[in-house]
Amino acid sequence: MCQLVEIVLPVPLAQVFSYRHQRDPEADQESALQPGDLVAVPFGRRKNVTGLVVGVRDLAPDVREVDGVKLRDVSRVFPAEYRITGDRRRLADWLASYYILPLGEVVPLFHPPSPGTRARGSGQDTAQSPYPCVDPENITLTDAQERAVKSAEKILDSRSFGALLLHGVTGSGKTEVYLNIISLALAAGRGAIYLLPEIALTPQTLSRISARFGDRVAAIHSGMSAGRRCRVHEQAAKGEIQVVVGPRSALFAPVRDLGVIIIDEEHETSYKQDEKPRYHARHAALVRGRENKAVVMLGSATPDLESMVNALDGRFELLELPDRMGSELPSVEVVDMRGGGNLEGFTPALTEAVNDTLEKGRQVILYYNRRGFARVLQCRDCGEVVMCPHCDIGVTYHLRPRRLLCHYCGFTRKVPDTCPDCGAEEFLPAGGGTEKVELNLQAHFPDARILRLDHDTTRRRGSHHRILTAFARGEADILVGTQMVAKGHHFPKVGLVGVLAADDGLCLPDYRSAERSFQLLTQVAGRSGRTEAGRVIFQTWRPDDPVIQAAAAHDYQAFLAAETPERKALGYPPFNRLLRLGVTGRRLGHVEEAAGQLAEAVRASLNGPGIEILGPAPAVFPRLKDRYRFQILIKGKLGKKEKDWLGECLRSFKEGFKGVDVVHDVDPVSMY
DNA sequence: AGCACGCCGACT
DNA sequence: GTCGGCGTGCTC
Repeated sequence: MCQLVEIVLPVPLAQVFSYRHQRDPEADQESALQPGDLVAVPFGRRKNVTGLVVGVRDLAPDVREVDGVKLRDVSRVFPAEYRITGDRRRLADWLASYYILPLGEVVPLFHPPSPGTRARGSGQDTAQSPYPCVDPENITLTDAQERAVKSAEKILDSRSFGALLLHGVTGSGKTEVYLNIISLALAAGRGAIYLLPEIALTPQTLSRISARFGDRVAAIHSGMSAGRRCRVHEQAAKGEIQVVVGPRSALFAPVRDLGVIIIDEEHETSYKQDEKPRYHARHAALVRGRENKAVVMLGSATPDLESMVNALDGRFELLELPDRMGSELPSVEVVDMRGGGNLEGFTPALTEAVNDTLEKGRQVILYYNRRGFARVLQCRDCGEVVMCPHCDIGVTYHLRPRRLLCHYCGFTRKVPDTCPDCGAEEFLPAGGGTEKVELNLQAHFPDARILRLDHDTTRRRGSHHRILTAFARGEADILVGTQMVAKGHHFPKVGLVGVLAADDGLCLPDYRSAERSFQLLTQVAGRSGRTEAGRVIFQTWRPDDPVIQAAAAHDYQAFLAAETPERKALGYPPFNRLLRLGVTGRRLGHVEEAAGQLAEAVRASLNGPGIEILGPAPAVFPRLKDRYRFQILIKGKLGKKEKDWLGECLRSFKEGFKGVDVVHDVDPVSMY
């Protein structure tokens, strides 16, 4: 009545650990462990670490040691609803192999009370709807929507895997398509997962979904306690609910007979987790969809270039929703900032447009992608900027509170009286920020009620939602903010969107900067004119830039035509794969030496055709939080053999170099 | 990774 | 004097 149990644990060790499990003599078969079971075990000095059973065999009751290692006892067995088997187990194996991680390190994705989940908040999981229950029979789909639903239906009917890319302009009714496809899955007795970026998981969105599916749906979101997450997990595993809605982590819910996976705003980079395990939920969704012979629908107004290329190459079926429902796309004016006449970053054209819009009783959104009052504080005498002592980056000048703040490590200091470099007493606040935009606006439009939406005004929990709701209710005339203003919420009264510096993100040292700019400009422009004609103004120093032109014309094809050849020529995704190795540490010499040796080892072994090793080179931010940073870039598609080798190389490297950390990122979405 | 042990610097 | 930073070692 005793088992030897092989377990993988969430540690960066490619090992299986053996434990002993005493079967309960009372409850005969039930208490026997099997592969797929989740258990809690003592591990080192830790008491309860969650592990996955990968193997079992019978054991004589008196055996307490194997190969000279003492066996410890399994301390707890999770209920059957937590087993990781079937499609989820195969997904776990794929994640581990594709992202070069030990299996144990991806296991926490599959169980809801993962460490780091703090209990807080008290919302409900099936948000009760303030809206009347919508009878789906009463909604007439447009022809384009109908076609999209039919395509999904065909795949569902044939019980095969199929990926669809729904390219629909902002306000074209993509959500209605998703809801109809989920209905079809439910009618066929199958389940569904509906992924949204965390930021889009608002009570409005959730109530719209629950109005449609009632008690067959449950949502997972960051405000939920571990207990309620577990409940959703258990309900899904038991088949009590069939639809799970949530951010990227919802992909791992144990939905039975999964028939549909929806990924809304599929271009959002938040689908890539930026800490270990660094997986991409879109990619993983395609894998899980294939496992289940399910429909995977990716939807966006600005599809990721990778998804669009997949569609154009025939791997995804492309579906277009070219028209807005109930209104036209807003007209965009590109305003040239060159040649002067600007007042504190406002062109006369924008000032006039703000005035007009306010006079008509409509609202304005202004987007400027930098918070604070001034990007840096520059000495008027010697020109040096005040730096963060930990980061090799200029500190940003904030007015409220009046301090200098490093946006990368959080270091703050008071504003100096004299220049730390030359002792001069006068500073020039250089480069703007949302704080400054807000002040300037208030000076120009003293009667306007202004709200600011950025990292500084949304520190407190719930304030993000509060500001957006207040604006949506018409409690303010102008909303000023960073990228946050581009997403979420339907603002019916907005008549003007102004982008203060449209070329701002265009020249970042990142191969995706053009794509990000296009997406952001298109999305923010889409906030205007949702119910009646709206205007958009892009202020820019580079009015002829093809990305700005394409966004202004709502022309995805033009963006594609401009960006595709660039990516091809430079060998960047989606025409190639990337793998980033980041080497960091506090002693410059050591880090440099380590990065050099790692690059040498990688070059020596990964030298196949189509593989190119770049670097090591100092990272875009060469020092953050007192750590020096170098990176190595591997261009090219690595097979299983190469990835296994790299995993082993990294492990032995970490042993050889103390005081230096190496991280690896497969398919990085940001290169900083 | 996480946790404990153990070694050196700036505080009441 | 010791609090606490982080470098090192170990985990069935």
